[in-house]
Amino acid sequence: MRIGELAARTGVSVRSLRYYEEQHLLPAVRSSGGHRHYPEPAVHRVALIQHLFSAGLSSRTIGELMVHIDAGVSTPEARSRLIAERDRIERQMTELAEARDRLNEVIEVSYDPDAGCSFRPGPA
Amino acid sequence: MRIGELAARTGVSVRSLRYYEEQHLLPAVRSSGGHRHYPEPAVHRVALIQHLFSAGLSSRTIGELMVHIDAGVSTPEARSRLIAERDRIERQMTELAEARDRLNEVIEVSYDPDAGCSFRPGPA
DNA sequence: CTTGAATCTTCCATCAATGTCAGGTTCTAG
DNA sequence: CTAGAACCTGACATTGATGGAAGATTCAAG
Repeated sequence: MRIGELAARTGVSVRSLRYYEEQHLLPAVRSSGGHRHYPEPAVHRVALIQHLFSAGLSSRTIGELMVHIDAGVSTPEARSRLIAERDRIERQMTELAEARDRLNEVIEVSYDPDAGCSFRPGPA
Repeated sequence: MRIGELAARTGVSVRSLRYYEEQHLLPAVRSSGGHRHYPEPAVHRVALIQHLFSAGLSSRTIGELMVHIDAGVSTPEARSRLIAERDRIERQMTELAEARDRLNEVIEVSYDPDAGCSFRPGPA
């Protein structure tokens, strides 16, 4: 399929798809005239890329993972790279949970104005 | 305390602390000569700011939350703002979990090369 | 063929947090 | 008082994903 259709089907802008190619995340075959053509599985691949992007991975990191994935992830090095990245994501989740808890503290205190503490300068 | 000490105690760069002030996240009182001075609770406040930053909140958003927090978060609007932000964080956590699961799929497949599928072009 | 839609490439712009450098001022220990 | 450390402001650079415009070319449908 062509880039416009892929964009429509994935919800990713044409601009971004070209960027993904530039970053070696998403190869495309070219027509004689130079237009990009994608195989059906590209839809799935873009979805994966998007997931990794929204998990905060950089295009560089995603590119490295993709190399491993495309190669079949057979080597122990590749596997440990993937595992490392997964662990990084889990650490990030912990971080988020922390932030959420902090916000919850603030929210709960807001129901009980007498409970002081906190970071605010305050008159005391 | 002065900015250098606050930086040392929080692990945040002096540059960033100045930026936080500029963004109205972290007020400072000024000495007659113009040097910033921070009260003890600033340490805690910086920690909170850092948590929110690493949760992906923008300085703009953090600033808005801080206003509510400093005001005592009494109004329903303030509370719903905080709750909305907490929910956004939880959605982000879901996103991360999704990405982690995707990676885990890839990792598991890597132990069992015959299990095909996936996004890679492949000779088939 | 012709024509209009889709694509191509190449730039330049943006946003946000932070780094860094320069040149000047303040603070503090001796 | 004085030297040197710490601080001040202001400016510019950076990184990364994306947006957007311009001008040329290709594709597909009639």
